[in-house]
Amino acid sequence: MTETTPKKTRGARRSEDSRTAILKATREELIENGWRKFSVDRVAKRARASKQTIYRWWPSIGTICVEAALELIPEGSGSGRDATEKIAELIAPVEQALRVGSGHAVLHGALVAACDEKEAGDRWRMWQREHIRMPLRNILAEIASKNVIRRDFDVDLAMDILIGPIVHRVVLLRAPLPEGFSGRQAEAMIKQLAP
Amino acid sequence: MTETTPKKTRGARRSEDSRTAILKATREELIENGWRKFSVDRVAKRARASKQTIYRWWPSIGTICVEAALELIPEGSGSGRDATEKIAELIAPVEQALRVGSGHAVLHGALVAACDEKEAGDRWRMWQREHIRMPLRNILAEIASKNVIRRDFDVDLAMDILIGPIVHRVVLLRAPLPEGFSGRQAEAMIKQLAP
Amino acid sequence: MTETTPKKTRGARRSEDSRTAILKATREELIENGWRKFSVDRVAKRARASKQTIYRWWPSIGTICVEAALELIPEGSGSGRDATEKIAELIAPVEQALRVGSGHAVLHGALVAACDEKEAGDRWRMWQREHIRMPLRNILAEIASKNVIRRDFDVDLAMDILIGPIVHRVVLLRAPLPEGFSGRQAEAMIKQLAP
Amino acid sequence: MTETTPKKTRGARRSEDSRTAILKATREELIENGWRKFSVDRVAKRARASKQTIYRWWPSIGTICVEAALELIPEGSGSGRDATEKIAELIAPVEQALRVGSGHAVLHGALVAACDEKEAGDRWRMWQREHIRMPLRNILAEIASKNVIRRDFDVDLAMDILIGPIVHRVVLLRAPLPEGFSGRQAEAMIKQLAP
DNA sequence: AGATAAACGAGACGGTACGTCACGTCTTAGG
DNA sequence: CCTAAGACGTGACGTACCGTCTCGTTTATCT
Repeated sequence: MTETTPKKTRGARRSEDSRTAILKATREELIENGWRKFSVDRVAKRARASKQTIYRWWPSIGTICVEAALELIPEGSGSGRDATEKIAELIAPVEQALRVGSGHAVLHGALVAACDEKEAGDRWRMWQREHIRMPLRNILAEIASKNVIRRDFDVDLAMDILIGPIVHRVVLLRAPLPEGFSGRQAEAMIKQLAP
Repeated sequence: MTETTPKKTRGARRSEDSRTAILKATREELIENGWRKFSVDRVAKRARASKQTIYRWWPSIGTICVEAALELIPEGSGSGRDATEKIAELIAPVEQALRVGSGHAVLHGALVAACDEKEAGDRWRMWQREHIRMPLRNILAEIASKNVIRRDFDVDLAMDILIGPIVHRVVLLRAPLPEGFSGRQAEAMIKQLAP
Repeated sequence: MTETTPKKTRGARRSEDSRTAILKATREELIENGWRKFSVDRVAKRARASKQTIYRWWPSIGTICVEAALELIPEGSGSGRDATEKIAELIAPVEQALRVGSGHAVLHGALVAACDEKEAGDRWRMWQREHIRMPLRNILAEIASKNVIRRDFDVDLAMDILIGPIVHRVVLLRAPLPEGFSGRQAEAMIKQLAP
Repeated sequence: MTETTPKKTRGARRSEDSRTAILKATREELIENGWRKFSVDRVAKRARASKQTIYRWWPSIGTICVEAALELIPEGSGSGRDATEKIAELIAPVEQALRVGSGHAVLHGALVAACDEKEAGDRWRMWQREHIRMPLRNILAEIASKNVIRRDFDVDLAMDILIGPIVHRVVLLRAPLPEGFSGRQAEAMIKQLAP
């Protein structure tokens, strides 16, 4: 959920049906029209929801798109045995979501929204910090404690290297990811660490 | 120019003044409003041009943005002595444009446009093919003729690795590139090539 | 009102303020620019209304003009003692509206609109049928029941004779009506009836 | 012709082909689109003429319409034996033009133009003065010299009575003239003259 | 049970922008 | 010098959305 639930004593509660229908309609809208021609009016119509309901619960249009896309990304398995596997697992869920059904179209639209709109970007970066940056920092720290590591290497640079190629392929080129992309990216990352 | 000039014998010629003013106004608009709130009406007003003139000569709005941004990217120097330097030089002009004045804002907007709109993307990819992909292929071929190189390594993957991180930083994170980015990316690329 | 109010239970109601402001702005626009240079944009701006609101409630632009003009025509008094007076009273309200303030300019514009645009014409003819043709038919029937009357004389011909001269003067010549026009027209009509 | 031919000694003369084609295209345009949607661009295209040529030789758009319509009105026969017949003959050519082919549509459009646009109106009134008002005044003078005539009866009022009904039928109602209209109008006129 | 309050669907509203069309002017090449 | 072709600035068209607001209905808690 986007908003912190306000303490209230009376009145109807937020409708879960509406929330679900709106996010579903958002995905359909992204598939059919992309970010450029995205229309709140159409989403409301499609979800049989009032526009008021949309504006009440989400801070911006792009945020809805990001949120709708994030629902497609599964939880990571966390079963990696070495550093390379652990890193690969960080982006594997994204790769997986991209390959299922219309996942590519939805994620494309949502990521463009995140690029275009400040608040949607914030929402995406929040997720990325929690699901990628934080675990990645732990993994890198662990490596650093055992091996020698380049000094000019920080987590943000690592993220650029890890995620950048995906964004380039999916968002800028609108092309599918080649097989075994996340594995290869993880290996590349490890290679970079040597001083 | 976007359109191939049709052979004609009569009638007024395309106004170079208009073209220049429109591209300039486009950059200003991208700086002030970004892609999301980009307005053709405002561009026309600012450029003292007619909307018709804009629609006559450009196939889509995003294309104008890409074209306006490309004017900011200088020609490469082509003075690289080894492979690493040559690769670095491919993205150096982009890095340079990003650092000058409002280059970051303009390129951000234009790249979001390229992500969002098919035709704008085509325009960008055309430039990218000519100025990055083609030279990069030559450099890689040269390396391959001397050294052993990974088999699962093609030009498109190389582009993902080379450009992806920039796109991630600039477009998705809206953050500036760290110092010496292109040099480091080139080194990374070379490292990846070893089997 | 133009549209029959649809039965609805939910949603905001039509704004009477907007409707009034739009009709007022329409009259001002007709006075300043006439039908030829009539601009919906300007009317909307002047009325502080959205163009959508205009297009939502009126089927065409000309219709607004006719409706705005009809508001200037007062109700007939209905105090005529003989046939001639009764007939004169039918067109007297129009004559009256033409003489008050900018009534001439407004009616000129609206009638040109009615001539030019099918739907505006329908709106005008609807009013004319109710306020002139119908009462006129009753008056003629009454005369016919007492006197002998020409056979080749129908209501529509009577309307041509009654209204045509006004239209010619006001709309085609853009000239004011001479004094006592409606009275004289009524007398003329009565004279025509004799076989 | 609208403009007085300028005295010129050198260079090309006005092209009669262009003039004819433009007036023909104007009639077609009036038939298909009426005055409201009349377009100079389309006329130029249809006539394979340059817009410049149109604007050079006609003072306004409406004027072209009036001129194009006037070409459809034949010369009067001038064979009337008594006053009634002579008056009928004044409007007979108009009635005749209205009945031939698309004459009704063309005259409708042109007359609306004359109502709507000052200069087009002037062009029409010039024709009307020469072909109707002037002869009518002579006829009325002749009657007055033989018979007693109403004092409050001037030529302009006579024109209202003579032409008004036609305008009402054709322009405002968009309806065809009933059979024998001009004859009946002439009789009506004569009846009115008695004091 | 009734009052109170929040959320909801529907949809009208003032705005802003869209992409197109037309006007009237200007520029170029050809006759 | 006239003409066809056509680009140009201006401005209006009719449509689509945005984000806000106003309705009446429904749902939940509090008195």
